[in-house]
Amino acid sequence: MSQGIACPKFLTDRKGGCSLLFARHCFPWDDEFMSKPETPIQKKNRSAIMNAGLEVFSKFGFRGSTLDQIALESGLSKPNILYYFKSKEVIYTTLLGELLTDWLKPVRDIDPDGDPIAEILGYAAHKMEMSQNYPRQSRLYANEIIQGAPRISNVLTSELHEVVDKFAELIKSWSKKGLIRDVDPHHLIFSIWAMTQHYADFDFQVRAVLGHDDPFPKGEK
Amino acid sequence: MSQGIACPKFLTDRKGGCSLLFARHCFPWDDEFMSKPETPIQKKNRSAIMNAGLEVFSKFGFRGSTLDQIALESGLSKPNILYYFKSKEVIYTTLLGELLTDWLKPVRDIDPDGDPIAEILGYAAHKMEMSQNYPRQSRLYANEIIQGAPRISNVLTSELHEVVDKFAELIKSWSKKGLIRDVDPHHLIFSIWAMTQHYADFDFQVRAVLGHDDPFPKGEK
DNA sequence: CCATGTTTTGACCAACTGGTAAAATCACGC
DNA sequence: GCGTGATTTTACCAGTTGGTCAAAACATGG
Repeated sequence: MSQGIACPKFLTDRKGGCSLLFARHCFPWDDEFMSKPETPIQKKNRSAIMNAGLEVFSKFGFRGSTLDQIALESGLSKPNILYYFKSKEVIYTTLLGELLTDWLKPVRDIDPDGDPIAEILGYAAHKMEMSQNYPRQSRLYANEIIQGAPRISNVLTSELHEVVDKFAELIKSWSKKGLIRDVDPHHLIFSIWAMTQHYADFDFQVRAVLGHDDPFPKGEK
Repeated sequence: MSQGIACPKFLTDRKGGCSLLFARHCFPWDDEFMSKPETPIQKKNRSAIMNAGLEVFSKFGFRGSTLDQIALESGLSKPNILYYFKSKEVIYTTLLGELLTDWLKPVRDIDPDGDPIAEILGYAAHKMEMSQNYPRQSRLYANEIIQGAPRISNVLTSELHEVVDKFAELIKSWSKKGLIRDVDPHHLIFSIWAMTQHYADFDFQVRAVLGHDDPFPKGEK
């Protein structure tokens, strides 16, 4: 974020983010290391591309999306887009990388010494808020998983697995202490994910069935 | 199913199925009405195409899938596929049509005079079974909804809406009679959908996180 | 207002896309 | 084993796709 464009946070910030090594911004002059600070124009166009890419990829997935759609959506020409990101793939994986960072953080942030109910509900509420405010990210993620997570399976089996296992252990210890009801921790987590994802991914169906807007309910347990 | 290939069940069987008027099988000689019975070869190839189409579309969505992929998967040549279905679109909408029929049936089958808990749990269990046994259908559906349900929005806002409303009314009447706890019926339904979809659509993530197979839990409430 | 580096464009390409037409092959009742 | 209709293949097409390249346009500090 502050050390030049060639190395976005999730690449360098191994501890707090996630290691999607193949996902990186790139510039013609990106020769491995040295890099100049981002100009206002770069900042503007990059973020326009990211936004357009999110819009398109979240709907049609990687294969179903085209650079032309992204170009149209972002208001830039196709070659111009490829000036900022060296390929369609890089746009996609960059988006996925940022997403995973945001995805993992709230799980990591759970306080083992906090009040169990508050922590779990807090996490659920946070997740629900995210899918409410950033439904496109949620759909992008859903698309990637549905097709077998070809680009992030390593992250799922390593970092996500690890982080979830830690959370699950914590839940187990809480219920062993009698602080919460005895449930399968993994399936509790899945049910939180399922609900939050549902209202974002199936937004269209939810609205169609309800017949009116603002479908988001309150979080409960 | 028995009255010739030009009119699959969900087209003629308006009451039990769903009216996806644009989704129909087609043959070169399909002139509106008269049609010959299906030969064994037709049956075999059609179902091979349906199966391959499901495999491919459920992963990549409509836009992201190609006839070549379906050809490869089905073991037929591309022109041969187009001999049985007149376009990529028809393959897709035929799949969606069959899907919706199966989707709506169990909701319609709920017995207003049955035991509330048994009916609701039965429905949930049935849905869970379906997504366990036919995860690809579930993913196909998810893909369609995620991109805004362009081909089935009419079904969602008419038949699905209607059928769900009826179910919701029923739940409300049950809880008014004190037979079940008082909950928002729509969100109860959504939570059933969310859970069942999740284990099918996010199968890959579930397995990655659990690190072993058979992720399906028992249904509860 | 000029020089240098940055940004944008237009022309282009090879591979892939959905789809067609006609010829070739096949299956099967007679 | 032959003829007819069913099935499959071969060759092809026009439009789209991700991506390249060099030239043009722009910005901006001196």
